[in-house]
Amino acid sequence: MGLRIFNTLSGAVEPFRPAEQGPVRIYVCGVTPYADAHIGHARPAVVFDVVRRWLERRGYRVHLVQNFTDIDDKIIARAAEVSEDPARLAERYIGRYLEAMDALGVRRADAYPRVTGHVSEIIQMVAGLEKKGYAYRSNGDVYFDVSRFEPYGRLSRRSVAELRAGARVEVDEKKDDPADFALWKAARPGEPAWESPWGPGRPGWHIECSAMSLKYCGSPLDIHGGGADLIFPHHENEIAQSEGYTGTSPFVRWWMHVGLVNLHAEKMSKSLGNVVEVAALLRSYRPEAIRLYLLNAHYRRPIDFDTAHLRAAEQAVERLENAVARLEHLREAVARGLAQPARESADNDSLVAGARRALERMSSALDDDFNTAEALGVVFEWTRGLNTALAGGSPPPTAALEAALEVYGEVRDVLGVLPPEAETSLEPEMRALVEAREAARRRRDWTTADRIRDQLAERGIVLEDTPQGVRWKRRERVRP
RNA sequence: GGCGACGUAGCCAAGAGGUAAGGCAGGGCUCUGCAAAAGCCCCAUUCGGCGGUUCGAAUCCGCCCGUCGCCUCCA
Repeated sequence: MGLRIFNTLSGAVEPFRPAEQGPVRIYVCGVTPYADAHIGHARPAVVFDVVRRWLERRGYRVHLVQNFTDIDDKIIARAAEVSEDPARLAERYIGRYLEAMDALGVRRADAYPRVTGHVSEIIQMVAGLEKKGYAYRSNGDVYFDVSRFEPYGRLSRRSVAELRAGARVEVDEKKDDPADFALWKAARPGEPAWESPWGPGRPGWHIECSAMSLKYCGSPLDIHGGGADLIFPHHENEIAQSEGYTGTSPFVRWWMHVGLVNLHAEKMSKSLGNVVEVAALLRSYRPEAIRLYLLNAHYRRPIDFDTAHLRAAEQAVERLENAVARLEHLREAVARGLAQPARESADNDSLVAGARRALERMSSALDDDFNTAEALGVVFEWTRGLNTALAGGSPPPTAALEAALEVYGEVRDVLGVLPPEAETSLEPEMRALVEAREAARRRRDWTTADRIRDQLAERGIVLEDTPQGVRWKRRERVRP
């Protein structure tokens, strides 16, 4: 079976088939850069990073676009607070966001369009909607008339009548109907503004994603994603605007929504003030552990943030790393003639077969709506079997060694829960200490050997004595 | 109030009709000059509760209890 993806619009997992022969076009709603990114922002970034990596591994070309909402009320407010130009403030936080995501091993998107760079496209779209009768003017604002778009509410499964009944919709006398939403907002004094057919103003929140996704991904685009909190109203409104404007449907083939990150069973968000920033987390935890924590649950499920989960993930990553280190150490021992690989045997054939099976099972897990949790389960299960097979300490035949390493290569390349490259180098000074300890051990000078071992430990180098000689690893993270 | 999701071991979590993956923690053991590190083994007769359908249910249906999200800016 091929790749299947859950579609919010249909509420079901559907076989994935891109619209055209070209690259798979993905548009992900990014952030409003007025503060530092928190773990709730990191989750969709990491999830869509895995989505694109898996699509590529499956042989698709991918065109990934993520926007920045670089002009809105909160940016203006924040800029006023710190007396900074709103555009500069936004650009500063965009830089910090990208830095944090880079650190998490999130590959860069192909484009990061900003609202402020696309005002003319937005104006054109609003004008088009007005011409087609989907929009109306009111005191310099322009609103989308929800009643004109019949399928309104399909994505979020609610009706316009329900929305009115909800009583949580703010009554605004500028709107014909409380469910209508702004396409263009008239400028207030002192705010950044652009000239438009409706006078000076700025884009409403939702229109940017319609305009930019249309420009960069065309219509229909294959996958449009974001956090689950964007389903309504943001994505619902995007559909109304985009389909109203182009006159074609669907605007998006697959809607993918990532579950929220809660803190103490409450949604994490800047407005609630209960955020855990990515940058702060990166000071205490390795990026691989943060990714593993995020990928250990299915992407649609809400997860809870807790440092205990990060500590557990940290241990889990280490288990994987140990297996890789063991394999690489054996490979090196063979290369340097310190050990003889075993001859081909039934046991080793089964090692090769086991590696192939692990790869296949990982693949079908990821094909099943990107079930990274199951894929990780497969990896750990395979790891235990591998460790048992390697328990004797003598290297398996080269083919088995390479097959085993290939599994971890996949874990590293697709899930990114292993460091990009094995840390195979040690500073010369440290290497000298390791060698000095080995010399001391050979002359059975345990006092000296133990002293050097302690010295190294203080510098974050932990030693393991194995039948093939000493092995070292770093252990320097602080765990609060 | 409306709409939706979820409730699986001490914690996290996969599984969605065929008899409970995986990780962390905990316990035991092996290796070792001693340690450390690492590895192996053990750890849910049971899936919020009560009914029902079925040869068979954690998986389907109904009711109940609980938690969370959306309905307003939000990833």
